[in-house]
Amino acid sequence: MDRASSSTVARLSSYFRLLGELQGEGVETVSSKRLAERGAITSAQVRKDLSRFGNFGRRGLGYNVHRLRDEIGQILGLNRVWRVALVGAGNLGQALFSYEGFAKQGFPIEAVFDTDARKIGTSWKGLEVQSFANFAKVARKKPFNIVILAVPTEAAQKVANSVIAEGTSGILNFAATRLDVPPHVAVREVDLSIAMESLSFALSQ
Amino acid sequence: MDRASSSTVARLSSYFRLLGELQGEGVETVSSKRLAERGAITSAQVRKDLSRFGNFGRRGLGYNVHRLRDEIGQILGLNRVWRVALVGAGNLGQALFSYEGFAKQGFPIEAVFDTDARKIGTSWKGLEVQSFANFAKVARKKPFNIVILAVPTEAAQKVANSVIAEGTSGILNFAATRLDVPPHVAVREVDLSIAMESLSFALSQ
DNA sequence: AGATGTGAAAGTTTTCACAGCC
DNA sequence: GGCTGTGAAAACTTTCACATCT
Repeated sequence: MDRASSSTVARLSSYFRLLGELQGEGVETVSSKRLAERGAITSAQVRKDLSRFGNFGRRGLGYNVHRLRDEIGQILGLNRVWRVALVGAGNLGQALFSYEGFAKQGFPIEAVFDTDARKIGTSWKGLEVQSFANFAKVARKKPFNIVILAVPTEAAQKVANSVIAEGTSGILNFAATRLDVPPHVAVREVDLSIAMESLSFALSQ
Repeated sequence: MDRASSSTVARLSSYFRLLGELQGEGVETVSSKRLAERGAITSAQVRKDLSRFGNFGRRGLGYNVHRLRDEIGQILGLNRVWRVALVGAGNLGQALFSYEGFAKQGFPIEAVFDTDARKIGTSWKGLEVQSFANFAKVARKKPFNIVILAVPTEAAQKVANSVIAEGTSGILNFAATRLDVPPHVAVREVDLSIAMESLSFALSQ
């Protein structure tokens, strides 16, 4: 199977969420048409996305909600636990930590690191902010698969290099800079500047 | 000119940022090659992106940093002030407010709204959190061009409808749901679930 | 009849490659 | 020689449309 495009993966995420809702409502079967409605895409798109990974549906009937959700969970790697650390305890980091979305989604933040002496040692919901100097020691025991980077732009690349050296291979980057990483490392940028400027652009048209 | 794709606009944002840095370093001229390096794209891509909006370069020489930055600023609509409101004063909203990126970038948050009585009336850096019931009244004096939506998923569509009715035509949506909006309204989703799951997917491969 | 799975077609985005200007 | 601007080619993504199965 050749590599799935990032749009395909983003849509799988949406299907996964919608399937969870349907499951909660007790719906047992769903058609590609129904799955498509919510995301403003075509049913053919849904079927193409899914058929890339297997034949999950039944002709004439549709997809079994429970089974399809499980399959997509498998595909997205949500069946295992990922160790997640947050680096950067500034405003944004604090926000991301107190925002409970990550934990709810199954990615609880297990450790928080910063270099600012005023933050180190403070306790966040029972979790102590540690010196980033400790990162290697902690990670050596059990590497962090994913690091959420909420450090200033200038520091981002250096921090990324360090965490990658300690076994991290996924980075969620909130710094407004493109990280240069080895090929085995996956980076997803959350660039609020780009989002805001693209709104500004749209409003100017 | 036909509509620029969202990837083109995202790249313009990146060029704009890089040009700002170069300007700070006193660099006067830049080639498409140099502009491309940072974003890990090709120089042809840079030239295509720019040439869609005009002939800003000089053959044999490159682009004037100052002029190009101005031009891109114009294109992105950064030459005017946009009125921005934040709706949702929960963890994420608070985080977004204290994160100073928006203000630095020229999109200062002018008002904060929530429906939670415990939050209404509290003061954030001298700005009082208002009842969302006031939104219409405040917006009628001077509409908010852009609303940052940091409300729970269930509330997102309803709030979006209200702010659109009061003249907002740009929404930065942090809720994990696709908003249904009229065609003149631009929405940008910041979906942290998708970002995280796409990392999980990449790590599973 | 109803809905999937999928080749083929259409549409979109990126890259190539080179004429044209400095 | 160096670098832009741009048509043409290549690559990629989405949609169509229909054979196939329940």
